[in-house]
Formats: sequence, C-alpha cells, structure tokens
Amino acid sequence: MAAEKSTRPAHSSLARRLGVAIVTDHYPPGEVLPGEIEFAESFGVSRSVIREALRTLAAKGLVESRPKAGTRVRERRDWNLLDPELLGWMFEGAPSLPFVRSLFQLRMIVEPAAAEIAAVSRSARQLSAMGHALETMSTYGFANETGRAADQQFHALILEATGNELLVSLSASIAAAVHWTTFFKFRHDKHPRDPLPAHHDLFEALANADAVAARETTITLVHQAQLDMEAAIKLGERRAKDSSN
Amino acid sequence: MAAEKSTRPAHSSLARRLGVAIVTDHYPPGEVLPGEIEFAESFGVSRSVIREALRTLAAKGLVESRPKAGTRVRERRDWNLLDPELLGWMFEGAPSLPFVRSLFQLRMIVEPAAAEIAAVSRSARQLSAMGHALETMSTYGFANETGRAADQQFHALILEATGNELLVSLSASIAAAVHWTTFFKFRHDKHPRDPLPAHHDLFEALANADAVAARETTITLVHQAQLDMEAAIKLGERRAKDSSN
DNA sequence: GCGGGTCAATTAGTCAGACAAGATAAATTC
DNA sequence: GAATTTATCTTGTCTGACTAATTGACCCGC
Repeated sequence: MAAEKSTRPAHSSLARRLGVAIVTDHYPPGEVLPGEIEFAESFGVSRSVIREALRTLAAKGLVESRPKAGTRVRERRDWNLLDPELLGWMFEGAPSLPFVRSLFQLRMIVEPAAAEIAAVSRSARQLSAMGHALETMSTYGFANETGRAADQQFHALILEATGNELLVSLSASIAAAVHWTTFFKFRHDKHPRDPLPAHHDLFEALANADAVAARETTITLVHQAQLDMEAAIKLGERRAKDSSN
Repeated sequence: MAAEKSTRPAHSSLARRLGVAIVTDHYPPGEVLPGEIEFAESFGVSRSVIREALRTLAAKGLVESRPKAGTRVRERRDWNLLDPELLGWMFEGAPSLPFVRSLFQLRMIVEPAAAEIAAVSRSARQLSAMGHALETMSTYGFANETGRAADQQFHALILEATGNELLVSLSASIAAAVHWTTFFKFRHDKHPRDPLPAHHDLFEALANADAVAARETTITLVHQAQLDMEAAIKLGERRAKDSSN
C-alpha cells in the first residue's frame, strides 16, 4: 500500500522492509523467522530475493542464519547500530527517548572533540568551503531542503578537516540519523530556536584556529539541538496521547 | 592455500576474501569488478554464491551494483569503517600508520569520555564483574588468549556501564580492531610495557566513582597502548625492509 | 531411570539454466 | 555532425533441484 521505491531492486526494498520490521520490534530478538520458502511466498518473491535481503541484514548484524536452526533475529547488542542505513531504519518509526539521548550523548562526545581537532588542522580551502555552506544555510534556512543539505555539508567539512577517516565515517552515520531527527523535528514544530548564530560562532572559532572556542561552541550547538529534539518528541507523544483518548 | 574455515558457508568465506582484497587495495575504488558469471567461475562457485557475497559487501558500503554498469568498488569515504567485520579485514594485512593513528585518536576521544560516564553510573554488580575480569587478566597476562579475553571483557563492561547502547556498539567495533592490533603487537614484540598497573588504577577510579580519575587513567592507558603499537609497526616495517634488501 | 550415541527429518546452502529489465555504447538516420 | 534508434551486455529475478549440516528424537546400553 505504501509508495514503493520505483526502480529499486526487490532485494533492496525487502531488506529495508525487514530491517525496519526488526528494529521496530515487529520481529523481536531471539525470534526465528519463517523458513525461506514460506517467507518468500508471503512476500510474493523468489527465494533468491529473500536470501539476498537476509544477507544484507546479516551483514549489519541483525540476523543470523544456520542450517536447520533457521534464521533468527540477533540480540540488540549485536546490531551494528552505527550503520547509516540501520540508523535510518531506526527513525522510520518514532525513536524512543533513551535512544535519542544515547545519540546526543555520543554527539556530545565526538563532535566537540572533532571541532577541536579541525580548528587546528583545517586547510584554507576547507575553511572557504565551510564559509560557502554557511552562507547557503543563511539564505535558505533549515526548513528548506537546500538549507539542510548545506548544514550537513558544513558539518561534513569539519569532520573532513580532522583528517581522521574513522571520525568521518562515524559522523556520516550520525549525520544520517541527524537528518532524520531534523526532519522529525520540523515535522512537529515549525519554529525551534534558530541555530544559525551558533553556526556562525563555530565558523569564527575555526577561522581563528581557536580550539577551545570551537569545542565550546560545538557543545552549545549540540546542546541546543538536543533541547529542540526532546521538546519535539514530548510534543509528539502528547499529541499521540490526545488523539488516542 | 590458507587454512579455510572448515564448515562455513561459501558465500561468507567469499565475502571475507573479497572484502580483504578490496580493503588491501587489490581492487582499488572506482574499479569495476568482473561480471558475475565470469567472477563466479574464477572462484569455482555458482552465481548465487557470488551474488550473496556481493550483497554482504554492499551492505557494508564497499561495493555498489547497477544493471549493465556492473559492480564497482565504492570510494573509501563511503565504506562503513566502523563495521566490526570490516575493521577486522583491515588488519588482515599490515595496517597503515595513518589508519592506526586515526584509530587511536578515536579511542582517545571516546574511551576517556565513556570511562567518565561509567564512573558515575556503574552498578555494584558491574563493578564486581570488572573486578573479576581484572583478576583473570592479572593471572593469565596479555600473551595468553584467556587473558586477552578478560581484557576485552573488562573494557566491554565499562562501556556497558555507560548505559549508552551506541557507545557499546562503537566500542564493539573498536574492540574488534584492538583485538587485531593486540595480536599484531604481540606478534612482533613479546615484551611491551605491562598495562596491568594502569588497569588497576582505572578500576580504582571506577570503584570510587571518581569521574576525573577515570578519564585520566583511561587516557594514560590508551596512550600507552598507542606507543606500544607504533613501536611494533615500525619494528615490523624495519624487518620487512631488511628482509627485502 | 538415565546418559550417551545413532539416525532421520528439516532447513539453509549451493547449483544450473533461463528469461526480464534496464543502461550503455554502437550504429543508423536525418 | 547530432540526435535517435538499435543492439547487446550485465544485473536482477525466477524455477526447481540437489547437497549438506544441524538438530531433535529415538534407541540402546549402563
């Protein structure tokens, strides 16, 4: 019934569908999925398709297949939660408050430290690219898709400036999740605090190669995002409760 | 020629083989892999096996398949470097110095922060489990497999004590890599500095709920591991150069 | 009655061959 | 020479069959 992705391989759509079903606890950990033949028929696809979808999920640590034992959902602690795709699936449903707090705690650890490093190792070229992204953000704002893209670009440039590819990878995962949280946020509340001034402060710190200021401004930036996010979640929960009563 | 895993699915072994080949730059980014039929024949397997292996790699961001265009290796920045399996593959060959430095920089960011959180939120039960792991480490040492397992257990408990599942996931990835670096280290140098005293200090800080001390001792712990690691790498490089001359 | 070993049933794993769909590159036409 | 059409090449999907491994039940011996 949902608008399926037009020209996307069936195994890919199916992997996504099953992945979302698993992370939303439709198939709880420990549960054994139906056998491949039966499972394939229930989705109207061939066994090959189901199997390739399961391989994708297995690669992300979601499931585990063994002959005779069948395919079972692995414990949540075994999931590769930092997989960008997996994080995206998490935000398909309404993310739980503890999970969002975990996410922001991680951001609060990683992003200030990254900004600190970037402040002393950023190149002039990267700095100018950041300036450009910042300008685009100022022009379009955060409600606009172009503006949000510029925001992500801005943060991606900071991470890239650290010269640490693991930090880049980690941030890419976080960014994937943040993209959804941002969308989620603006879906509920059209007017959160304006994050633009803080971005300008951060840019200035990076331009001045001021590591301490870069750390501080990033902390306020993330903290502000967290407040907006939590407010949006609580608002969403209140609305859900109202409509159910 | 290498001792293949005995009873492991062919698609899994193949995924590993191809994954290692890609991360060791045998198939550089941008390169188009041979067609599935040809590729399958060259490995003596059927198309299904090759396809499922490629799905696994695609799930980790290593490759990308499109009809007619073929399957090509994606740019390194698109890889999910924090995938535990992928990280393991990285350390199949000799890891590059910059990569190892990235890894330790990340550890230096995450682990002290995690220890700080764990110091105030660890339960009594977790604390006693840590004590037990520490004792096992003291008994068996780091050259022994049991001792190394206890070391990993010790650090896993700290992360678990943070109550942040994303940190747990991140650390699981790092631990996977550290497992290899430790192995790599002891393969070259039988007698690095003894990390046990630092572990005892960390345990004491956690027991006292002293966040600052937990952070500090973790920093020295990671720093020490980094020094040992870099020495081992340089020693390895020197030996490689000597034997090639 | 209980423990261990044996055997059969079930399920993932693998194989072969075929057709469909889509994208690229070549060929053709204007 | 450029745009359009055609050819073909590769992944995607399906079918149906066989293989192999694990599990769980059964049976035997203690």
